[in-house]
This record gives sequence, C-alpha cells and structure tokens, in this order.
Amino acid sequence: MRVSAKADYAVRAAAELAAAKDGPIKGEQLADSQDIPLQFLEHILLELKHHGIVRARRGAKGGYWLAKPADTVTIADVVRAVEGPIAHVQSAPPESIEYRGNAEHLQEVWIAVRANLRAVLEHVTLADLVSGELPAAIRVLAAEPDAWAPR
Amino acid sequence: MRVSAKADYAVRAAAELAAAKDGPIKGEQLADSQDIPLQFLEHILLELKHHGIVRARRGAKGGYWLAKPADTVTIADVVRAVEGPIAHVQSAPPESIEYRGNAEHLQEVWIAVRANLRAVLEHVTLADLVSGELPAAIRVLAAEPDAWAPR
DNA sequence: GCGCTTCTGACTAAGAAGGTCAAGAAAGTC
DNA sequence: GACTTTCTTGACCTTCTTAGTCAGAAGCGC
Repeated sequence: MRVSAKADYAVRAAAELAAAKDGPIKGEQLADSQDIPLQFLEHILLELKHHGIVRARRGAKGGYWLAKPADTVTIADVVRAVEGPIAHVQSAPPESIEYRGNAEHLQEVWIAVRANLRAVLEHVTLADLVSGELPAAIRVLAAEPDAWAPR
Repeated sequence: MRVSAKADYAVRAAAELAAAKDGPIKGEQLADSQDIPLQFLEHILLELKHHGIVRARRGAKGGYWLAKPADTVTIADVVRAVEGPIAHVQSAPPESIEYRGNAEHLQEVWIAVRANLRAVLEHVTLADLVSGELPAAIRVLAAEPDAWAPR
C-alpha cells in the first residue's frame, strides 16, 4: 500500500518529458530537473521504453521523448510499467482469490480498493499533470481538508 | 501498491475473531480456519495486540479476542497495524512532499490516491465484513463489472 | 506442579528497493 | 574515419522487507 521511489521517479520523469516541446531530452537533464540519481533513472527510462511509453535515441543529439501524446498516457500506465499490476494481493489479482469462512467478503473489499485506485491513476494523464488541470473528480478528492490529514 | 500476505492474513484473522461469539479463540484454530501458517500468524496477532486491536490470554483456556466491538474496528486499523501508514510515497506521507517543476501537481494526485484508499478501508468494519453487508458506496464499487477486469 | 497456550527473540532464505560501476553500441559532428 | 555524446546493458552492492521457522520463557487454569 505504498508508492515506491521508482514509481515516483518514473512519473516525475514522464511529466518532464510530457512538458518538453522540442526534441529529445537527455537523461542528465531529467535527472537534474527532478533531482533523481542519474544511473538509477536511466534504468527506469529503459523499463519505460520496453513498455512502449517512451522512445530514445543515442548519440550527440540523442535523448528521450514520449512515444505517445501526453494526453493519452495515464499515471497508471507509468506506474504499471515499473511496479507491475496495481493492488495485487499476495502477488495475485484480487478477482482470482477465493476466501473462506468469515473472510468470504474480503474479495469484494480488495476489488473496491483496486477500483478506487484505478479511479485516480487511470484518469489522470501526463498532460493533466503538467498543466495542473486534474479531472474534476480528482480535484474534489484532493481539495477535501481531511485528505491532507495524517493518520 | 500491493497488499502483502501479512495484511491479508491479519484482516482474515480479525474477521474470524469478529465472528466469534463465545470466549477466546486459539491461534491454532484461527490458523486452521483461514489456512495461515501458525507461527507466522502468532507474530501477526502479537502485533495486533500491541496496537490494541486484539487482546489475549495464555494458558489452558487462553486465546485471542477483539479488544473493541467489531463494528468499531475498520480494515484500515488492521492494515495499519501490520503494514504501517497507508499510501506513503518513498516512506514519507504525501502531504509532506514537495515537488518541483513539471511534477508540481503530483502531490495532489498522491493525496487523491490516499483519500480513495481511505474511502474504502476506513469505512468497512470487521462487523460489515463478516456479515457481508458492506457500506452501500463500497458495494457499488465492487458491483461494477469493470472493477473485476484484470489490466 | 502440570499441561496448555501465548509471548518473545533469534534466525533464515529469498526477493525487492534503491542504488553504483563499467563496458559497449549507436548516432551525430567534424 | 575519428571523436564525442548519449543511450544500453549487465554485473554488482547494501539494506530492508517478506514470509516464514525454531526454541524457549512466561503466564494461566486446574
């Protein structure tokens, strides 16, 4: 139930790429602007490339850029690329688990958890993120004072 | 973004305790009915005890029972006891993180993620879980066919 | 005091988290 | 073609977490 450094880095780098207008951006530049260890970041970018989220070119004028328009890439896409499936229970998808006895309805709870995670992650695109114009439903969630309270 | 075996076990054991009407339940009985490795389960129960969620007595007629009424203990309470805070990013609470540049609005996204997780976990009690009568809002989430689709 | 059961700490093996290092391959520039 | 830049890849490292097991101590009921 936590967000790894890797996922956080991946989304931040992707946001930086989404904001870039002209040509490929170098790894070092991404690492600098988001304060991410360069070598670690390049591994992450490679994973993103393998998942078809970014593209890259080497050489003097090389760098990274988004493989698709920023408004078609969601945060869920980026997170899944580096962390794998969202909200798995014991490394298995919740719809495949069978609970017995008094825990029988726990499956529905985990399904609801995943649905609510998806409701945020699959509906915020990189374009939304850099423009700051998050979908209305998400803005409502983040605006509630209670959401900012530690617990 | 995944649910550990420990958290899953803890909730299932707690559900079993919530359903128990008469007297303390032995660790072995819990392990059997939910198919959880006994020794591992006892460590989990001890953590739950330290967090004031269950109580225990040793000896011949010993066992475990809930420290509070089942309708006042939420799944979030149980999960936090064994996994720590929900939806931390890089081991820090989302409200404490400051993002720079194009990732500036990422904080709101993580806050929204946490809010939506809480919306499920803090509103289902152990009593709801064993009776199967989940809160209406959660039932709606789990009823949507799309929520059951892998992805 | 005896048997039962929880309590506690120590240990382990495997994997993930969060990196670092160094060599290689491709692309551009001159 | 030489050189530089930059991505690409694999190997390695340290620390922490996961998912347990084992053995013994301590408390409870009779």
